[in-house]
Amino acid sequence: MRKPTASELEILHVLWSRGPATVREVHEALSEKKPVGYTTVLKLLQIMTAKGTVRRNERQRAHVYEACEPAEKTKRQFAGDVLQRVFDGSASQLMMHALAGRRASKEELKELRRLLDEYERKLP
Amino acid sequence: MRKPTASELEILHVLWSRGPATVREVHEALSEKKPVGYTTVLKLLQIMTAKGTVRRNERQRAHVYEACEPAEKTKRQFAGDVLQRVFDGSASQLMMHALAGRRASKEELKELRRLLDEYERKLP
DNA sequence: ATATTCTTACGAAAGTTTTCGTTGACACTA
DNA sequence: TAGTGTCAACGAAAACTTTCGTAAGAATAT
Repeated sequence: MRKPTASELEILHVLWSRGPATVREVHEALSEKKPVGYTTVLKLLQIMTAKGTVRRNERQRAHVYEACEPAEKTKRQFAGDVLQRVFDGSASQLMMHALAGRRASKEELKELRRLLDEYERKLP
Repeated sequence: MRKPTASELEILHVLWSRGPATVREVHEALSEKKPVGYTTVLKLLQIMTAKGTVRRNERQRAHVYEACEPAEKTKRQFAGDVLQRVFDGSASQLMMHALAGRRASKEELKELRRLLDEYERKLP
């Protein structure tokens, strides 16, 4: 499965958070962030359908689109890709850079530690 | 500063790790990974020069190219960008997905914890 | 000097992404 | 039924990326 482009990712975000949606719904959601033409969104969804990124149900007049892959999987691939391409596979580098120049709350740090504990528990 | 493309990033990797280099040197380094034409690398470096991603010293016949921004800064931008665009700013989500489907060594986990400690120590 | 090699510059082709305008089908309504 | 609004399909333009071939000049070797 090909890595989604920036625009495709924006659309996937909408589909992941709102579930299956028509072009109109996706367009309205995206429009809140920035101006974009209706047919632009339509075309993108058609392209994504051709690529197999989304599937659509044509039962209704207004087709209903849905992401093929769950958010989890695509995000994991994205993270893995960046990890490899930018940080030579070093998770600590990735995290260091992600935290730098940004304020993480105490809660988030706690959550990060919890994740590490959990991850380690599943090791050998 | 615009986000470098995939190919540009490969070139930056070489420049970051080996320091200022000629087209030939960059080309040789990249060739070890995958076949690529000399003029392809040259053209890419010329484009990157135009974009301001790299600068070049023309004192020698073989121009010497150098990354304008330090690796740290570009990587931080990358991490921040992905963090925002894909993970809605949640560092724990990013890390969770980066670690999933991948084996992190005990050492790496230790390092990650150390980074968290250090980060927290610098907080209020 | 002549031939060979190294290097940059130029341009262009092929592919991808992003963006819309236009058309025609369908449906609702006055 | 005529008019209005909604929708998918199509094509295409513009921008960007990726990749090289070719030309021309400079340096080097014979």
